[in-house]
Amino acid sequence: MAGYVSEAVIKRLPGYYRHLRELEAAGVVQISSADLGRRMELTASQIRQDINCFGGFGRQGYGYNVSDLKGHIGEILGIDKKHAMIIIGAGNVGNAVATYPSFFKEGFETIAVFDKDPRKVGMKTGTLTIMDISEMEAFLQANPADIAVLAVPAPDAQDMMERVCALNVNAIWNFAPTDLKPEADTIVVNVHLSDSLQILSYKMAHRDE
Amino acid sequence: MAGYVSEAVIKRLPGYYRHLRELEAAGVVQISSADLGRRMELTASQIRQDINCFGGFGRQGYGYNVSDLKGHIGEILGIDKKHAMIIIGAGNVGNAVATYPSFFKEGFETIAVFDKDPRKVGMKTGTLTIMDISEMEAFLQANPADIAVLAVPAPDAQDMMERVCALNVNAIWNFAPTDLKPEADTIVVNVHLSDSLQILSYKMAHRDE
DNA sequence: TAGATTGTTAATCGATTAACAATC
DNA sequence: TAGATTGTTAATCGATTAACAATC
Repeated sequence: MAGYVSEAVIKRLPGYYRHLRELEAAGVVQISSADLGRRMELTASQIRQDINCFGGFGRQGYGYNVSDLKGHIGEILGIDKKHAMIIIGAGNVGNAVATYPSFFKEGFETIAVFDKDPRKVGMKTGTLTIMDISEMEAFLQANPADIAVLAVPAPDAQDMMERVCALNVNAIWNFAPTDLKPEADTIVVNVHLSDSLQILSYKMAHRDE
Repeated sequence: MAGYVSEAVIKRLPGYYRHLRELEAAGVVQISSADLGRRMELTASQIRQDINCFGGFGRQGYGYNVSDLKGHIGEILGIDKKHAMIIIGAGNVGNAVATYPSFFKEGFETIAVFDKDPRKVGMKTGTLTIMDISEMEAFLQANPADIAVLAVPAPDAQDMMERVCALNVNAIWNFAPTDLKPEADTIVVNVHLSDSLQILSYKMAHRDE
C-alpha cells in the first residue's frame, strides 16, 4: 500500500465514498466487490485493485464492512479533517459555492468571500460579508486558509492564483474557464463547467454512431 | 475519420476549443502540433492523433490554421447549434446555471426554471420566473427542450430524470451528487462538485508522496 | 528545391480484466 | 470443513508516444 496511485484511481475514490455512504444510510453492513461492482458499474476486479492501493480492508469469504471501508476511504480522501476555504469572486458561481450547504457538512468551511467590484463589497452571501479583494492579503495573514476557490473571469484567474499562492494558499479549486500555470508545489483542480456542457453537446450530436 | 472516438479524446475536445479561441483572440493565425502541445501540456503526437479522429484539418509543412481548426472542433462539439435547456431546482446551483452568462453566449439558452418549493415559485432568476414543477409536463409539450439540468437534491434526481425523459428530453446535465441510472438512449453528463473538492482534498493530503 | 510538419503505422506504456492461490 | 471472496500475479486491452514516409 501507499505506493504510486494513478490519477484514474484517485478520480474513482469519491464515487466509492458516495456509494458506501448511501449503502450505510440504507443499513447495509457488508458488501462484496461483486455486489459493489454491480452497483457502481465497475468490475469486481477493478474495485479490489483500487482498494488494495491503500491496504487490505476486506476479509476473505466475507467481503468489506461498509462502515469500515467508508471510514478508510474518508481518511484517504482527507475529508476526516476540516478545511478552511476563501472564495474569490462573488458572482453566480462564487455565491453558489459559498452557500452550498453540503460542502460545509463535509468539513469545507468558507471563511471569507472577496470581490473586486465595489458594488458587491459589503453585501452578504449567506452569513459572510463580501470583502474587497485588496483586503485579501491582510485577511490571509490573520486567518490562514487551506483552499482558494477561483470564481473569477478567465483573464483574472492566473493573477489571483499567484496572489494567493504568495500567501501559502497553494490548493486551488478553479472555476475560471482557463488552464492555470501553477508552481510545482501548487495543486489545482478544475471545474470547467462549459467544458462539461460541451461534452454533453458532443454526445447529443453523435448519439447514434 | 468518424470511426470510434474514445472517451479520453472526447474529454480533451473542449480544451482544444478553449485554447484555440484564446489563440484566435490573441491574433495567432497558424500553429503547429508541437507549439499547441507546449501550450496545452500534451504531446504533439497526441494532438495529431486526436485531431485525426475527425479529419485531416492540418497541412504538411505548415501546421493548423487556428480559426479553421476552432471552427471544425466547434462543429464536432455541436456548439455551432443552439440548445434549449430547462433547469430543475432553483437553489444555489440552479440559479447560478440559469444566470451564468457564458452558457447563453455559447448557444445554451435556459428557457424555464422549475422548483417544487412553493416559496420559490413566482420568484425571478435572471429574467425567468420560477415555475412549479407540476407545470413542467405542460410546459415541455408546448416548448421542446434539448437538455434538462438537474440541480435537485440527490434523492429527487432519479425521479426527475425519468419525468423529463418521458417527455423526450434525454440529455441530462446532472449536478445532483448521485449516479443516475439512465435508459439506453439517454445521455448523462455529471458535475459532481463534492467529488471534485474531495479530489483536491486527496491531493492536499498526499502532497509529497 | 529544402525544410517543416502533418497523417499514419508501429512500439510502448499503463490501466483494466482475468485467474487463482490464500484464507476467512 | 466447505463455500465464499479477497489479495495479488499474470494476461489483455486500449491509450499514448515514437517514428517516419508523404507532402505542403
